[in-house]
Amino acid sequence: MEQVSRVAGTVRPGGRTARVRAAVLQATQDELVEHGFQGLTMDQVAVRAGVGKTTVYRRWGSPAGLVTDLMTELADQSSPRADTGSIDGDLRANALAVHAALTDGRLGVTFEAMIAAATCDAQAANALRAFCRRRLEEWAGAVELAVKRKELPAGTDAVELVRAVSAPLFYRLVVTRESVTAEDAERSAVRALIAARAGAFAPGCPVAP
Amino acid sequence: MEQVSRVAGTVRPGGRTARVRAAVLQATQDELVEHGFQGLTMDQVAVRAGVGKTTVYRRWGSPAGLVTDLMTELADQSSPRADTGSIDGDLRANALAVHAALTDGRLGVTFEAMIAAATCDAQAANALRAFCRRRLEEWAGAVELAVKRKELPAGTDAVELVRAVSAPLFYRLVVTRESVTAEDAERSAVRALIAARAGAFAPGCPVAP
DNA sequence: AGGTAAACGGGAGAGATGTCCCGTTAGTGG
DNA sequence: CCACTAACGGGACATCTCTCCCGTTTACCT
Repeated sequence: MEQVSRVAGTVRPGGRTARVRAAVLQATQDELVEHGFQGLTMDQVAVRAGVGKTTVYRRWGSPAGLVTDLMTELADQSSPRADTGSIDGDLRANALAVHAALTDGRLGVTFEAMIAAATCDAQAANALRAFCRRRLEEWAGAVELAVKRKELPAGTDAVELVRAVSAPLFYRLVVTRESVTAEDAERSAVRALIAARAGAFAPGCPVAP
Repeated sequence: MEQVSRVAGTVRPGGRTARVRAAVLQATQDELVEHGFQGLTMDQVAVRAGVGKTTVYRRWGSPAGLVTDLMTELADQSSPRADTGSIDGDLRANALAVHAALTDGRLGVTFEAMIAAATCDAQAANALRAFCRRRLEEWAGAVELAVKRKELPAGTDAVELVRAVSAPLFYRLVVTRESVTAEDAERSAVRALIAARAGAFAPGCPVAP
């Protein structure tokens, strides 16, 4: 309740405070690229950002806090969903966007770190869930349009379908740690689409025999 | 090459060494249940196991090492795949088995810890990949039988299909941290099966337009 | 049984990690 | 432009993590 007013950086967010935040987030990402999440130390980030160690502890508290803030920053920059005119194109675009986010350079490293942070910190887990939820719902719009265009059965569960596109990509990245190609991503989109056309995401789909 | 002979516990694996290992793994699992992976400390495990702290460091090296060893222990105990006679039943059984492993009490906590360990330790990541690979290949046998029975199209990629069954479950557990019900698990199996029947896992499936 | 050395256990100590205090800097509102 | 105080920075200090040394226990071989 009173919590927010006690967090440093909320009363005077301009000027120095903003510069410190930018420097720290930049340093965090650099450190992630070089040492990964497990090698991310508050001390090193402070040194790299040219900022007092106390400040980093006070405002972010832990490596997970740093990554979480970095993620919210990147979330604001993420591009809107594509609209190719066909559900096939849209789902492929989604799969490729997820693939790019998970594997491309600095962004990919940050995502991996975010997932690692989520496994050991509740706040990070919430931030990751919220982020995924937002992306999922945005892309679900493409599915709903496709249903209106009669490309997909009426009642198709949009969020579940979009989820089915990215789930195999995350699975490979997190669980089996195989490298994921753009082709893998497209395959995932195509498979989800085939299932959707066959009514797998529509009501009346047999769950219990 | 000479590495193995330098690892403590390999030359005299009987008697005390075995007792120590059992006590440490037991303590590790207890600690995981109570504090999770991030709260797993070598010191506390040593105390709980009634074992010298030096011993835990010497033989396991890190929390990730503890969890990895615990996982290999559990892997040996994991039950073989089901054979219900139909691919529908087999895939459902697989989904339910995965669901049970991920959510049931002590075992579920251990799995979650293993995933956390894999995000920050290469050895743990390898162990997890190897484990998943083995389970995947075992259940792939059910798919191959189904292809022989003409339940599924010829050339269906067995491993990919089994992967598609469990991917959404892992996705929810790791990424979005939603609770996963047995019904969710069955739905996942049914959807993968629908896609497979439609040829989504068989050659000739359109990947590039 | 008895000898040998693998493996264990305790404790000291180096090093990293996180906290606290308090003086200094610089946004912000008047 | 000035006063007020949020936010920062440096450094001392407590704490935890991990390693090392060396004496003790005990599994394994003959």
